[in-house]
Amino acid sequence: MARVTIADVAAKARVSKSTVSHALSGKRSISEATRRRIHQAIAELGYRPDPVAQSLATRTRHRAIGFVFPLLAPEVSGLEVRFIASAAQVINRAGYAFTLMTHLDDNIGHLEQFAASGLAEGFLLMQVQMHDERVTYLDQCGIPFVLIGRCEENRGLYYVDCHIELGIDRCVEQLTHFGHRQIAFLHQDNLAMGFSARAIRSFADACQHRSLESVYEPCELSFASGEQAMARLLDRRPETTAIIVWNDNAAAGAVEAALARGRRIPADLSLICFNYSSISRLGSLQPTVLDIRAEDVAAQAAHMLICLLSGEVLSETQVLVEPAFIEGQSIAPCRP
Amino acid sequence: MARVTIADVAAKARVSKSTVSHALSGKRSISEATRRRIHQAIAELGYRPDPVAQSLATRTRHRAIGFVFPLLAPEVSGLEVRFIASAAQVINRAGYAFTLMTHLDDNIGHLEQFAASGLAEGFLLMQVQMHDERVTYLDQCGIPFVLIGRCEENRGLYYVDCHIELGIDRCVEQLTHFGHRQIAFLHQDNLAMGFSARAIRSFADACQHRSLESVYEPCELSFASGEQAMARLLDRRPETTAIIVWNDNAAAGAVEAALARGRRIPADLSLICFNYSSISRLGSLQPTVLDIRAEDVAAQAAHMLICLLSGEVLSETQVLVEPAFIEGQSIAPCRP
DNA sequence: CTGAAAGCGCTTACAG
DNA sequence: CTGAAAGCGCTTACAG
Repeated sequence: MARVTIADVAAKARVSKSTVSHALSGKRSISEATRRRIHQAIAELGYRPDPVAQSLATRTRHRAIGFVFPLLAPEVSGLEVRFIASAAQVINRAGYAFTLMTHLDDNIGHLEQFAASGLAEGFLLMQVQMHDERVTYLDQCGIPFVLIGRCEENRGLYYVDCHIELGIDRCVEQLTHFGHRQIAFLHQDNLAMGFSARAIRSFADACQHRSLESVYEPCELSFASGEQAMARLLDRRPETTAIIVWNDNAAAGAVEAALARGRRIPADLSLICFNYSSISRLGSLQPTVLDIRAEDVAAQAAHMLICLLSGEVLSETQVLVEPAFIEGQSIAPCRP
Repeated sequence: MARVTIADVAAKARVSKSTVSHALSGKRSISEATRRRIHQAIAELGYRPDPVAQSLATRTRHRAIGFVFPLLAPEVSGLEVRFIASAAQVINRAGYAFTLMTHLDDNIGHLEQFAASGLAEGFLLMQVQMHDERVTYLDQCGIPFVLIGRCEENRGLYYVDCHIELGIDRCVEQLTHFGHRQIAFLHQDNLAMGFSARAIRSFADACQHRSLESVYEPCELSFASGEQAMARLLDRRPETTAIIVWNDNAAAGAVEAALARGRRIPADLSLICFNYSSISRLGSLQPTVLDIRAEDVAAQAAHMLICLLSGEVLSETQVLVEPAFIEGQSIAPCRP
């Protein structure tokens, strides 16, 4: 069953194609009788105009932006939605479609296929790696894209990222201000990932700058991992008085493990959490949070790409959004 | 600056359009010299083939599925991602693009515009209302769609939904089995929404069936609302020994309010939570959860739509997925 | 009020 | 190895 075209309708209604077209668009007046015959024919044939042909003829392209989101972790959290929803809104409001590409592997094939189809005019990239294949690929295709994150080398790239260096420093500053000298970082252990790598480096810098030892404990993003990491840390470094934890799930686990070992929070142990999805407390505690401002980051990246696509001049091509330090109840002065 | 076309390239390289086309597709052999001239011209002009024209000429349509997701609540949770990520994966694997339409209002204009553009061959609808404009609209356009949810009247519709009736009954059954007779429901108060309306109705049925009084307390989906709702409930109905709470955020708040009034969980108060995003505990408690199986629901809906689009025969057009009751630590036998 | 024709930017038999 | 031409399914001046 071949596609039914405007020609079929025209033939059946015994009019010309132009008349059918105008009957549909209403761009010129049509006699009542003709209109009826046309609509009858359309109904009988089940005709629906081909949008591809329409857009070719009218030279209007329906614009779409691709959002490339590899699902690296098996479990997604509320944090991801903050990025997605924010970017999607900016993009939809600007009259673009928002096309989400999710996949479990980091295979670049999906992107190549999609980019080649031309369905998206530009891309937003999440989970940016220090050395990211996607960047190389899109660059050589000449397809516009903006990173939500940063690579190792960013010359000529467009990005919006969280200024995690500043954020981590702010956390360490706050903790040392409270007298803590034994601070540990329960971090995601993925040096290939730009965000991870920078966070880890920032913590080292922030500690060194204050002549503190930087203690690390790698940690997955789940409750159970946070629990285990905290247990390991307290075995290894019982002198620890403050921790910075990668995300809310892990933080909840860490709190649990700390309590199980008789450490009260914040009396015995201060805790700052980042990558917070803002949907839960830590038990009865309002946690002290370093908010990475996912909405701002995503919205700005989307906006930058839209400007890029419409040929507007960009005042900035590389933007760092300073994370927000949100006061809570999970840190306190260090007890002597 | 008009679009640079294949004709421009052909002229510049002093060959015909067919040769340029073949140089690009590699579908026939081309002399090295010609190829070089063509690629040079392409590079100089910055030519990129128009995918719209390509797809018209080749009669291949790039297939996309639209995911219509009104953001009714200002804050999104991890639950949403479970639907989105799951549907996106099924859709991407089937070779379709996944187009996410998010908007804050429930204006049907976005959908109309997008549907008319023909960019999506079919739609998946979230946040289904009892009487849903989108259904009426897509129906009369003849555009295939599958509901993730149900309307009031579902004749002729395709849907996959959580069998919330069974789920709520299971919760009440479990609680009465533990001897509870004073059960309250902290629920989202939105009767227009199919899921809400059915959940509320199911609770009434489940209670009536067991000659229990059904107590309701409306509640938004945030921590603060859960806290307030719980406080109101305990004022109004101090005899309550068990609650079912709409989502994890509200549950966390409810726990907080209960503890603040000296009710231990589960010793003094049993709690079952549904719409759980599976990313947090309730403080130190592993909550007892009615899991709505978002991933299964979304994946099945996506699969159904794909079958629909490819003209496959569907064994079922209306599917209810039974929620999973996950044992936890937040319910206990009722104390005399 | 209506039709014949050109054109959107490609691809692909058909010839040579 | 290469070109001229037809065609994909529409829209839209141009005529009448």
